[in-house]
Amino acid sequence: MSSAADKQGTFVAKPPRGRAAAIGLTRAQIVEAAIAQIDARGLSAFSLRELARGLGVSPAVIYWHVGGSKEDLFAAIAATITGGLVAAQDPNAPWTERLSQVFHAYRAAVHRHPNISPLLGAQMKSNGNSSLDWIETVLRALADGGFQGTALRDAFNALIGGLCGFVTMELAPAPLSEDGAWESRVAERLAAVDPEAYPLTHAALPQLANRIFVLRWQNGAEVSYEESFSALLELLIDGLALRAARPATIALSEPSHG
Amino acid sequence: MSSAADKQGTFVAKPPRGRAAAIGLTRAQIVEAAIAQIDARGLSAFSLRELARGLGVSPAVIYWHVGGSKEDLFAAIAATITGGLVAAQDPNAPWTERLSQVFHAYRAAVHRHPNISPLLGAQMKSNGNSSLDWIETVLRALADGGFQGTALRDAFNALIGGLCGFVTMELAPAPLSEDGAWESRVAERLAAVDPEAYPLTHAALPQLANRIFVLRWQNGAEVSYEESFSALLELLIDGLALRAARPATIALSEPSHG
DNA sequence: ACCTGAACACCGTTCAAGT
DNA sequence: ACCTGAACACCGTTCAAGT
Repeated sequence: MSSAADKQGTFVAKPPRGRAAAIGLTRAQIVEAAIAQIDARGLSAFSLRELARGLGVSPAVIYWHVGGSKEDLFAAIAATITGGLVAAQDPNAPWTERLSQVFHAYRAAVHRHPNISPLLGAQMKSNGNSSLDWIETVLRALADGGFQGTALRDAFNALIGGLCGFVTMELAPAPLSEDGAWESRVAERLAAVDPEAYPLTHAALPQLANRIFVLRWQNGAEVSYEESFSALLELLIDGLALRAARPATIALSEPSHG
Repeated sequence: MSSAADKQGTFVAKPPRGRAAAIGLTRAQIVEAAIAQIDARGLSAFSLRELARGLGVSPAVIYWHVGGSKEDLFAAIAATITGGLVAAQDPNAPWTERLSQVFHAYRAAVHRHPNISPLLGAQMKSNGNSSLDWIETVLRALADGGFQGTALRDAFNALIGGLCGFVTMELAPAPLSEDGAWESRVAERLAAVDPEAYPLTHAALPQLANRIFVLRWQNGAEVSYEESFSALLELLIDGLALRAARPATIALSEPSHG
């Protein structure tokens, strides 16, 4: 019961009150713990009760700190992951370069927590919570490229949808399996592709099995899709730069890149 | 015990046996019913027990017909959705045109069942089950464009990841809300964007609010992203055609398009 | 072969009650 | 203000048992 005795000399930021029921749990701590659990055990194994258990706390405290629902926690997690995206950003680089930096940074951030990826790609409540900073950065770059109105809208959507969507597919989780039963079944299915019916698929498999979408049993956390992502990014940025150089299609503007 | 008696003269495909316990349920019927329920009530509200209830049947029969888990049912659903994608395909069109047709067909198929979309974009067990026909079609088109080896891999991944990923983001579900509480909160948040800190975002909002990713409260089932998708598709195909015309970057080949 | 019923070990969420 | 404990209405999955 000497709970108040050992409080002298603390330089900790937020010391628990002392002897009361209060543990001193923070919203940020809860989000952090949730990310750690999802990193460790995957999104499908995650539950609020397990989170509470890990924190040594009643399930109800999650609701008290975070808000009304599991979706709210997910939104907070997503916002944390995509938080500091614009930090390493060079505002003086040409707009094409800035776009490249932003989206490489996005991919790197998601790859630091690959199991979180479905929240960002496939849930509006999560991906809608992204910080405005990096939206502004993308819009600024495209505006500098001369895009406006519906051309700006389509360029923005093509970039976000294409590139964030790529990362979502890249990191799509495999089923949890204990043994590698599912993995080997996929491998077998690919080995058994009929060369008559699917000649090109059959011919491509030796090089491309488990290296291209759909025909794989591991995701982007285990097999690198870096070069494919860079290819996509380059296709998009080059294409946009090309269109920026032809003002007819994107209304009036002075393109800063050609 | 008159199980063999009532079998004469039936022109019905699979008539229920008579009075026995057998209902005559089919795997295909179960998948169909599941799709109908997800269409009607959304993926997050879907459960195997609710499905069984809708079929007037014990939960265990789902397992008997479909396989070991909910994920298996999802895989079957995904395979059904992406089933007949290559039907309306013109094999004599130039490769760029064939690609355009295939991916427009993909998007149209998913839009027929928008609530299923997360299964295709964000789960390997589901999107790995796609029919080989449309993979072959994409590979064939790219091969006709002169791509092979790692260039073929990157072109394939850029297309599938970018375009299927776009559709996944486009159709990312909003939180279920009864009242439009969430929707109006997003709208308010956008209306309150600081013009000093985010000048371009602020300036763009009147035209682009709810029309671009991240800054929206409705998804692609309610607001059209058709033009943005077409823009993305055109950027990709034009870029690939350009690279096909420069054989240096894609190994030896004779490009059929310039 | 196909289906039922009950059981097990979980969930998310709410709410009165404690300090 | 912050936390506990118990309760409610669900889940997915398994399994013996029926016909």
